[in-house]
Amino acid sequence: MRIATYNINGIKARLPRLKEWLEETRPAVACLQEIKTMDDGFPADEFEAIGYKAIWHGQKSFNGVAILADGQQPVEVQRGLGIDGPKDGEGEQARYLEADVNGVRICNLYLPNGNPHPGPKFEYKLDWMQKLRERMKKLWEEEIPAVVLGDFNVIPENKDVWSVRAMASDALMQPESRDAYANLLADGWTDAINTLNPRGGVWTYWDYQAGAWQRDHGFRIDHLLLSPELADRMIAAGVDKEYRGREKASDHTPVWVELRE
DNA sequence: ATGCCTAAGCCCCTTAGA
Repeated sequence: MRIATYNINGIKARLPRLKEWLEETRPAVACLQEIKTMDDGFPADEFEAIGYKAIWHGQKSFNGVAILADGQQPVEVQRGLGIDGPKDGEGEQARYLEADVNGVRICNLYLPNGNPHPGPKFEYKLDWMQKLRERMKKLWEEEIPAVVLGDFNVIPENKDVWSVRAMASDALMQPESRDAYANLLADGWTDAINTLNPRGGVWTYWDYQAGAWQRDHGFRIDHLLLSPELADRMIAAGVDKEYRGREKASDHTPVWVELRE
């Protein structure tokens, strides 16, 4: 079964591209981030028409996550991690959605970017990562076969970015962000792409600006973390890179892992 | 040091992204 993650940067603007990708690659599960719509604006009918059932957690203008499954209804387990936004009284942002599909726990996340660094948004990112770690420890204790996937907004190591120098001051690769990510792996989770590409050089994001795509100025921030049972079932993992070069593309590409049945 | 692009809201500029 193929499980994929895709930060689509606006579901309304991306709908034709998204449906094309679903029909061409037919993942069993597709986790979306940055749907950028309120719940009632989610085009569930469009996905039903091509055989996908969905659950979603929307928000006005920003953020928003969804889980799509081929031919079956994802069974929702939890939405949110119980953490307020960076501004007082703002409430929780739509960044986390967890569901069961086919005996696999799917934990879809859109981690805060954290820029500018330092500042309250960066602190919010670190707090969020701590909450995530606690959730993942709980899944671990319960021995649930799980994949925690999405846009982590963390460049794990220098081999995961085209230019260390250009990105040095960015929240995506501050030592605190990297340590928090490394802690998740130290807890026993397997980074699917990194495990199969230990030398690095795999990107999942290319900025819209300054010809980043044409120059291959990218980095890796979209990740799939596997619990031990699922890591044992991993057959392959990859990036659907060509979708970044199509018309009206997202600035991210889809990333996926293939698991033995 | 800044803009480079893109999306969405509300309405043609502002906010946010990474």
